[in-house]
Amino acid sequence: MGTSGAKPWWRESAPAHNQLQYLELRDRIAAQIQAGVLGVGDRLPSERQLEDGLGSARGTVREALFQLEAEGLIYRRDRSGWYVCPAPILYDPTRSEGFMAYVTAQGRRPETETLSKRLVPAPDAVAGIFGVAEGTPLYDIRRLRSIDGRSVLVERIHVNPDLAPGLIDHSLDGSLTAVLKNAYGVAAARNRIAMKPCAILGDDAETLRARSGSPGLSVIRTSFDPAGRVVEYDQECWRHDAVIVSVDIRVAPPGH
Amino acid sequence: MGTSGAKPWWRESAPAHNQLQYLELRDRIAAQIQAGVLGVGDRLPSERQLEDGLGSARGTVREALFQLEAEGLIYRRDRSGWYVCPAPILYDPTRSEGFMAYVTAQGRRPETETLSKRLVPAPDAVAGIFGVAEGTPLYDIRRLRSIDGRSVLVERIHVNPDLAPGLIDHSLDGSLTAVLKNAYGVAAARNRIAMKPCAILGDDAETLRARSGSPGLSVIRTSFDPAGRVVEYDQECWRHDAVIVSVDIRVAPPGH
DNA sequence: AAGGTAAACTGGACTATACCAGATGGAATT
DNA sequence: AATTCCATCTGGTATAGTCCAGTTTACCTT
Repeated sequence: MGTSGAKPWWRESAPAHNQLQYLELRDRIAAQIQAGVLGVGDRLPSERQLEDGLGSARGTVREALFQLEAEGLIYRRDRSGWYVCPAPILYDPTRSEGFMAYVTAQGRRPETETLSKRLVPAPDAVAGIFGVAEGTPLYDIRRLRSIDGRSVLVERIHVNPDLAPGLIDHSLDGSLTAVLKNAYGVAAARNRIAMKPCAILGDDAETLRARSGSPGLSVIRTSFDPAGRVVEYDQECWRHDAVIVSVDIRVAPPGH
Repeated sequence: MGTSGAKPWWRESAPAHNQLQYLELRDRIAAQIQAGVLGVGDRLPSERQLEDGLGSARGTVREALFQLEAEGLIYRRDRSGWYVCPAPILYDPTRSEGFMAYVTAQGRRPETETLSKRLVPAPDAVAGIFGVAEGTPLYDIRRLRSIDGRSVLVERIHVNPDLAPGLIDHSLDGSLTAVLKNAYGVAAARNRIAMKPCAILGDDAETLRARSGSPGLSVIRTSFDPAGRVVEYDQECWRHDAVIVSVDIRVAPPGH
């Protein structure tokens, strides 16, 4: 298997297993990733190289790439190229351990950037969650989180200032849950978590440097203190290929 | 506003708010859905109608439709048209309540079709989960589940026959968890749930009548009995627009 | 060695076709 | 009334371009 002089894999002809061209291309590229010919973080040949190497139109090549993107095998960097995805991070939203901790524990390099922290009048939808009147002041924190230099998550957190006055003056680049606990003695007794596949849109897409409409995962975490008050309302928007949400639950014995 | 004689909405001109045509179209269609002009289950004008109604090429119109599909606002029925999505179902995988029950409770009409139920030698990956040798016989059940006549979920369930001998002979069109409990006295004491956005591929795509590569949500539920043995290993593949996963968790008090 | 600049490269957006196969609906048939 | 059949409609796939705006790179200047 000489690498020098020989045709690169994407110029070799191969037997077809699919009747559809874009599925055929998809499987060929996937096979190269599986075989390790393309490693994590590697850039794929450009669309135009694949185009004439494989003899399909560019639109067809792109269709194949979109499939691989949907599968979470590759991602794009705008006007730079297509790259092989790193493995997803395991995330357990029920644990109080913060992003920095669990990403590090999985041998990856986490980063957090606080985009904004403000006191804002509660918008209608959020006011209902906290059980306060619309317009009541709430802390609004927006953070961008990255893994190994790749932006994977934007989140917007609302906190009731009554439970954590002056929260905004702390550094929020670490674990917010830790700040709430250590500086205010506030901790969650109950978490409600809602997850839904979503499209990354508008501002979120821009901050994640993703295309509008990219597939994402919305994770909304509402934590309650022992008295049932909402401590934290956290709306997370993840790149779809970056995360596996995993929770472990003891089942309540029947008929309590 | 009169419906007869007047131009339909998709032929009216409108001020542009986006520099990109497909985002503009997307927002215009989304607005019609939001406003109720297009109701749940309604079919959109065909791509070719939108094409010349809005003065864009078909490819651009399709790009807008893909965006709306990614957002979960519309879905396609192959070679039939684009339709407005119904609201997603709330699914709490930690509850033992079955699909039929929680779908009905939300005022929708559930259906289950058992596609196959067999005894198969455990494939490598699954054997590891059950802690048995590769090739050990396991029950393998495949089911298709629908809501209001739309296929939304395919699942593959593996069960250890030692814990539920003859399981295959029961009707499995209802709640499997209920059968395990009532006929065998087997119930979960612990659930582990992993979720990841995925692409719907191959067989799954065919049974869901979805295009290969459609966005989906993979939900894998492993339930353990009080002794820690694996009772049920359930791999679910949902249409991305059909479900919101919601779990509610009491946080363990610290330090014990 | 450092910085700046211009050319080359890359994906993003858009147009305009063509042909296909499954879905649909109405007409003709039984 | 039920069935069969066919024309039409619909989205799915594929081709072949164009132009654009960021990214990257290689070269030139300092």
